[in-house]
Amino acid sequence: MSGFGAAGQLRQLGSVDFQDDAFRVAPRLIGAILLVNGVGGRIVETEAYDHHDPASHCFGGLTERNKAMFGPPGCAYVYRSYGIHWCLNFVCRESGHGAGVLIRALEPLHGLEQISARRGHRPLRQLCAGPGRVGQALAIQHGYNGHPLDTPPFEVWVAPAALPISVGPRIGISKGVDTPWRFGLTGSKFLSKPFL
DNA sequence: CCTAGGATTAGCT
DNA sequence: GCTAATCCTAGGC
Repeated sequence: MSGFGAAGQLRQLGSVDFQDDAFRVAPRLIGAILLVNGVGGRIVETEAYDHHDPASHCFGGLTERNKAMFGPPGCAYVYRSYGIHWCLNFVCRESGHGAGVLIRALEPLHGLEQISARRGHRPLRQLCAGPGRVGQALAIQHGYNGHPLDTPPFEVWVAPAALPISVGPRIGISKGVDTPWRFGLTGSKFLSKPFL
C-alpha cells in the first residue's frame, strides 16, 4: 500500500488478538495506524468497555443497538452519541461476551486535506481529539456497524514496538467512573484531554 | 406510551 | 464554565 515509508516495520491486523479482554486490547492499540478509505492516522487514545461494567452499552445484554458488540471480534461497533456524533469501537471478546474498545483520538497523518475539510479546518490538534471528532474526520457512518476491520474501507496496522502508555479513568460516563480503562500515548498532543 | 439521559462538541459568557 | 443541539435507546408505567 502507498503512503507508508515504514510499511515493512508494520504488521497487519492479524497480529492483534481481538479475542481477548477489552482492557488488554485497548492499550495494545495505542500507536496503531487506523485508516478508513485511506484517511486516518495513529491511535493515541482508547477506552475499554465490557459486559461486567455498567458504563458499557453491552451491560445488560444484547439489544438492537449494541448487537455488533456481541458479533465477531475484530469488527466495528458504530453508535450515535448524543444524537449528533458517530463513534467507532473495535469489537473484542472476553469469554464469549460482548466487549469493545472506543477509539477516542488519533494523530492525523493520512488524508490530511480531507480530514481538515470534514472538520471545518480547525487546528491540527483538534482534528481528531475526541470520539465524535474521529468519527467526523474519518466519515464514520452507521453502515459501517458490524463491518470487519481487516477489509475495505478499514485498515488497521499495529506498530511492533511498545510505546509509553498513560492510564486513567474513562471520560464522560456516570457509572463505573473509577475503572481505569482509558489508555493514551504518553505526552501526545492529540489526546482529547491530558492524563493527570 | 412517555420521558430521561446519554462512551460529545462547539460556541458563548 | 455553561449549555444547546439532536435523536433514539432503554426503562418505567
